[in-house]
Amino acid sequence: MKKSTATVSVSVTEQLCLSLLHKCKTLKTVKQVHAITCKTGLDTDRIVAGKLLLHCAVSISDALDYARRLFHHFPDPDVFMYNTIIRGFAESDTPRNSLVAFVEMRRRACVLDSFSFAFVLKGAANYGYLRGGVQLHCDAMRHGLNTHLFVATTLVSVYSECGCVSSARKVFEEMSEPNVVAWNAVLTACFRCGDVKGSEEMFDRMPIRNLTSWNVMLAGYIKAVELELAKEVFLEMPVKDDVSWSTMIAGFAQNGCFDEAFGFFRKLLWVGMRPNEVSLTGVLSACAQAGAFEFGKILQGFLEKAGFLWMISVNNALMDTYCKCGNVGMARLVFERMPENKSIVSWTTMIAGLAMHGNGEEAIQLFHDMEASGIRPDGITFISILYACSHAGLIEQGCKYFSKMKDVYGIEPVIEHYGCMVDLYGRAGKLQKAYDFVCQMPISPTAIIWRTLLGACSIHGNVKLGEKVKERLSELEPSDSGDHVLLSNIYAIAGKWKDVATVRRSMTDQKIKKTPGWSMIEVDKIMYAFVAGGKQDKITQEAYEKLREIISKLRIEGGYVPEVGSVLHDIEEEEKEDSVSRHSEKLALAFGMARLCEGSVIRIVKNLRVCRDCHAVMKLISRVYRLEILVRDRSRFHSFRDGSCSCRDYW
DNA sequence: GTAGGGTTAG
Repeated sequence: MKKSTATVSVSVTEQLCLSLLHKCKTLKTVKQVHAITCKTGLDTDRIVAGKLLLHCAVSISDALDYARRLFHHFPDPDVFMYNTIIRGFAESDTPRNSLVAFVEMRRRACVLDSFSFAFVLKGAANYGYLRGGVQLHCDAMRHGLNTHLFVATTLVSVYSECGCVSSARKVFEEMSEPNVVAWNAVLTACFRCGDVKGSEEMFDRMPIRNLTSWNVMLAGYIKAVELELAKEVFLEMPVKDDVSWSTMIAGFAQNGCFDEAFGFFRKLLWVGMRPNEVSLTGVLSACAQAGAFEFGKILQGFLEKAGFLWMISVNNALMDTYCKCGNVGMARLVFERMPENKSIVSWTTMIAGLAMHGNGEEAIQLFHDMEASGIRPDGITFISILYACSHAGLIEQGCKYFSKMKDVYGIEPVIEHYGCMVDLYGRAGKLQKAYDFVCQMPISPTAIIWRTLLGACSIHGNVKLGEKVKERLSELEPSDSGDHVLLSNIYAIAGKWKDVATVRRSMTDQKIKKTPGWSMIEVDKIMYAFVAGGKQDKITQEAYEKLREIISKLRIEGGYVPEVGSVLHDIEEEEKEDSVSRHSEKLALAFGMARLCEGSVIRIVKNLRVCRDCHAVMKLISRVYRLEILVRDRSRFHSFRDGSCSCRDYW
């Protein structure tokens, strides 16, 4: 009698612990439940210990290390516990550990089941360890588990993640009764390896399709930049869920089709669908790239009202939008008002935002705040902080962080970090130092590295080094139009018109076309795009008319003389003037001045770097017209006020 | 008591 009461009371406690555990969202609360299990002796109960382990290893973030300790503490882990720890490691940033645990499991002669193989295969894929994956495949065969539906499906995706589409398809073709999930896996496998035709064939062959199959097609076409085909599938699919909509919004935004991304978002609301994290970050990303500030503000209002601001990722995307739309102050407000659990992305976004606006000191302060708050910076954080240093001319600080990254945090620099260092020295005019740095890099410099240095040669007018660097670039990417333009600019600034002509000729001979410059401006929440010397529509006419009026006022009141150094052609002076006067950023600016009401800040986004003459014109306009102009170019922000620019003529 | 396929911000 006494014994049975005890059994009942243990099972009640067990139930209680399990239900408590289910509610735990943080490591702290899980630890409290763990303490209860220890006190009640339930810590040796397989079911409770297993669930505790599962919760730490899979459900809660940053609790994997605790899971590892729990696992090692248990004297005789069973197959469930092994599977759980393998799964936890497989999905972590140390997937190699899942293979270690698997080997240990085999050594201890624990029974392997389909779960063990499915999880450890995922670990091998995430570790990028194809050979290990193949070994595990053989091992699964020995256990007769390779044809198990779940294991085989995992094998299909593992092989495709490793780029082996033929192996993936082979595993699939050998499956006796593939279900819709297996079919979807093989569709994804074909797309992942760039085999669009293969996916289409598979899709036609499928005996049944559910919603996910259609979504796979959408995502696949978008990845292959077959946007029209994606649209066709989207129209054709019988049912659309939030993933379908988010795929379209994020996909079109990623491919620079902002208008369409906005359009899909509006339509999503129109059909009564509730946006999710992905569609929201997608539409915000479109705003960020397009520089659509007013639309961004409207979205923030919507996010507040509809209760989306508890999502960290949405806040991060909103911050990025404000930074890229030129309002770093509003980004900072979002950052300060964010929920407690800011992520590494939140900190890095804010640091990068301050950096692109030239607020180097503030970015450095924030980096220290981040360290103090216990968040460990990663490689991308260091790219942002190095970028902050180079754009604010903080050379010593930049060098300090470059060393700190390696010495304190053990992060090995990658090509982007080296690029920042070249920019740091190059922008500051330490061109020889930058060149020596490139020559001493432990990894071979890419075209981007040399291009950074060529840009610096152009800023500082160093013809000799510029020529040397261009030679390196010609070996790596001989037909890049930007490089030719940069070299031509270097010659033009030095007045070497003959050399300019040679560059121009070589461009014509090699059929290299200059990337057309475009600029965008937002007026009444509509984005208007202008192209240099573009078609003569009504909008462009209006911009030209206003521009002529502005230039003549600048000549009289501002003493404006056009700077034609950056004109590629050795043409007559008058023609050169005409050529710079057609630059897209000037047209966008003139249009903004014609349309926007007085006192508004003019925000322009340009795809290339601002030219010297446009930069000078904007400085003058900001003084003569008492206007604030904000330009985002390919490299940074320029904030023009009272005749000067925040970049201190340094870009 | 655990899985496999589709969308995400720096």
